[in-house]
Amino acid sequence: MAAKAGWMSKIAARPGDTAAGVEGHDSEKRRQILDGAREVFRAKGYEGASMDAIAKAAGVSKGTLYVYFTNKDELFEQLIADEKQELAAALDAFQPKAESFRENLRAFAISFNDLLTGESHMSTIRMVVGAVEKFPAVGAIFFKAGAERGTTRLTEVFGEAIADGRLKPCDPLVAAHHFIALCTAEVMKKSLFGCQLRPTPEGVEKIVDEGLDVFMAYYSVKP
Amino acid sequence: MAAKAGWMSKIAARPGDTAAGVEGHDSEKRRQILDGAREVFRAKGYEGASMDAIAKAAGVSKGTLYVYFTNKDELFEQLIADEKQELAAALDAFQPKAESFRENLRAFAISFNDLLTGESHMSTIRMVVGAVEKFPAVGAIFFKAGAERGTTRLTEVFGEAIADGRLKPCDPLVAAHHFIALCTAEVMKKSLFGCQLRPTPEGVEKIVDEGLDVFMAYYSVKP
Amino acid sequence: MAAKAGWMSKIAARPGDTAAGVEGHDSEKRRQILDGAREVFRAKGYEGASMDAIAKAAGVSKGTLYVYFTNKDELFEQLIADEKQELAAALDAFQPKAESFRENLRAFAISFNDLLTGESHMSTIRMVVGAVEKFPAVGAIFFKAGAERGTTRLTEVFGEAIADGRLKPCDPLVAAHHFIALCTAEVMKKSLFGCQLRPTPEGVEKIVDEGLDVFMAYYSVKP
Amino acid sequence: MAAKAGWMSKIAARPGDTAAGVEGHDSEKRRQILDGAREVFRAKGYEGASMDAIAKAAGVSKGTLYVYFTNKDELFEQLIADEKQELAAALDAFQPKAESFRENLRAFAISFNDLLTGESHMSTIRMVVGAVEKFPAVGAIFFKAGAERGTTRLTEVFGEAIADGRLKPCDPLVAAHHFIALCTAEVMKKSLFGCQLRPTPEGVEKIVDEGLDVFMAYYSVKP
DNA sequence: GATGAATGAGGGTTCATTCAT
DNA sequence: TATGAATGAACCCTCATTCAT
Repeated sequence: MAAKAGWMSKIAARPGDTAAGVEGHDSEKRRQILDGAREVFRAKGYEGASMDAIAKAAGVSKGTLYVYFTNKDELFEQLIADEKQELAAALDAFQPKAESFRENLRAFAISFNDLLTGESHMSTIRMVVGAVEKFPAVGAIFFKAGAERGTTRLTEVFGEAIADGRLKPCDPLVAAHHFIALCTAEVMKKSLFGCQLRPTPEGVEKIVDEGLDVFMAYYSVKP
Repeated sequence: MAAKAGWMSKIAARPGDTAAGVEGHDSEKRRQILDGAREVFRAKGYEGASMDAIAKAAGVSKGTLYVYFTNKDELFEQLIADEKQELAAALDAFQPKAESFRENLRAFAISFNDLLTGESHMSTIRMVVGAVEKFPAVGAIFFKAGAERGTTRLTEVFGEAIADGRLKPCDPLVAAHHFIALCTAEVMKKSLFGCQLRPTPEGVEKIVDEGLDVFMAYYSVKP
Repeated sequence: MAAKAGWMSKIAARPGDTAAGVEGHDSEKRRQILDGAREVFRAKGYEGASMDAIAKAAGVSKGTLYVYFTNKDELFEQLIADEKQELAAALDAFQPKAESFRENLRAFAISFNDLLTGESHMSTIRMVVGAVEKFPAVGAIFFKAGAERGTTRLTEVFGEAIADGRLKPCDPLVAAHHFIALCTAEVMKKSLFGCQLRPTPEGVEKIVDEGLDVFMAYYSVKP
Repeated sequence: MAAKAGWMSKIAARPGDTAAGVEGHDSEKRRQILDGAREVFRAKGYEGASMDAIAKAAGVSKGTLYVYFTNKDELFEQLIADEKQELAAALDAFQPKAESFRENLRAFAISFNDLLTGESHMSTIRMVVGAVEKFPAVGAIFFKAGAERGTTRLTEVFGEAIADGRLKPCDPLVAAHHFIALCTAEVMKKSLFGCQLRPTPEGVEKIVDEGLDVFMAYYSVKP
């Protein structure tokens, strides 16, 4: 149906977001370094990470770091840009298949939770948040790639759903915020503070279902 | 009325949580050092802060730092404990005065938003989040003092409200999560990533009102 | 005689040039560091000297260097200021005792040559000259303390000699330049380029005598 | 006349001093590198210059540097040899045309001053002097090519002048030293320490004329 | 208790040099 | 021949921590 096609078209990968780095050579070594940097920055944060440790983790000499990146700041920023790409790609990769609207939302919410609370993503988030004071731009970049991108896509979906009559008339952006808040906030918060290693699949499903109940009670079209 | 008294009794400050730390002297100098440390740790994070900078900010000599705290780690942990106390106290200080249940919730949500998104609290949060990987305990400590404490208090309030028949029968903890998510998640997220200096009072009110609409649609007792 | 007294009064140490450093503490350690720095900077030049080597030569830890001096540049500049003081003091310390005017000039010239071509002074000069491009001020500072100061003093002496009728009427500054050039230029040049370890006393005397012949032929009063 | 021919024959360029270095290929690239090296070594001194900067200034890759020169030391030494050639050539290029002996000396002195105090020559001198401690040979090499060569040529000229009866009997080498000292020492000294960008032509002429007066008073043949 | 001088390990960065291409 | 990627030692400087006063 048109509705489903619309949903999927929003979900499909966006062109123009090439995986390759912005400014040129995306060589093997460069990737190797970024991988090492990711590992160390995630574990230690920006300030805690030493170029020595990064070189070691990347399996290259310290000098080589400076062949590919001007300095620590730039390495960090490039890593963020890289992470941003991957996050956006992961978001876009989601393809809902279920029949009902609620089922699709449910699948999306579960997927979203999985993505967000993966330990790898959480430590990236912590790394970014811990660096916001020194790199204000980095916070915004990451926010746009993650939370905002997810919200934007949901907004489009909700806009169509409203047009289709599957959702009651409302501001689709507000609806998107509410949906995400209800289904992910709790898990995110705990993970952010490292209070739980990872929620169980059942735990996530329960949270999502409860959130959807509240969401639907307000936003679905009443008979 | 009984209902209002019940609400207020939950809200009132808890005795036994003295401002002074459990484990030690709380002299003038000690406070002075913690104040300096707070300032620097907030601005630079754990790793970025130097004992030198802290000594300067505190107006004491570097040696004095080590008279009151064993080392940097301990100073940081004591500061977190201190911040925790203040956060809890601030939370407890809130006293709702409005007549209707919804008005009280609204006032609480607005207050909560103000508290959370104050730049001083936000930079503390960022500092804590950035240090979670190195100080796992610190994240949990802070989470319990902040988000969880707020949730717990709301849960009690909602429990009574359910008993009173002002809220429909449900798990009051889940309701508390939903309430907080709907009313604070969006603002928190943006602030966390440094994407907005501070939401305007009107912006906060709008968000709270919209959240309350959704919350009430599901949780309030239908006629 | 008045003439001799005049000469000596010019030669006497100038007040106002306190030996102590400009900005305060001239502690034992500070001196120790400057001594180490002098040794290394002289031997290796500004760029060639490493703070590590200086610390070692001074017998202190690297960190201590930075307690007393902000950075390498400042340490270098302070050393230059220090050297300048010593050079000026050495210049001022000269006390001529001979009877005749020519004998006094001769003694001064020999003394001046000794001072200038001492290996310690020569390597300071080379160090300064080698750093002029990076520290333009340093060259001027040193020039004023050394060559110019010597010239100025001679100029005063010559001024009096002209008034006394022991020198023919002329520009005393030009005479001073000529005197210094005739008596020191050759030795200086060779030493500057490291072409001779040190001229022999006899060699110096010969050069001075020959220079004085030329000088006197033009500047002395003809009968 | 014979006298003039004699002077000029001394002045004329010496054959056998080919511009090309004795020991090796003088390809385009090699020259390119030396040019880049000259620029950087002059500006930064031996220690301050980096092979990276030299490669950039020369417009070749860093690796190429090591194809033509074994290492930094050798590159520096070759550059000195090169500079030496150019300095000697410049000295030899001078061709006096004036009639009188004094006029010729005057022209030579002015020319010599111009050559010596050109900023390009001065920074070479500073570079050499700054490197004497590390490269003792370099100082001597340069001294021989510059000051000594000039002195030697003058000595020959003065020897003939003595034979011709235009100069009084004396040691022509001493006379040459005195001449050069009187006419160039002051300007050189100031330039060496970077105390003046460049003397004005009038200033130089004044100094030369004053120096010549003194020189002639002693060395010219009295009537 | 309070200080500030002193330390040496480790921070980010640059360097001369090598080597596969 | 000419390159530029790669290296690890050494650079200047900062750090958390100690200790005599």
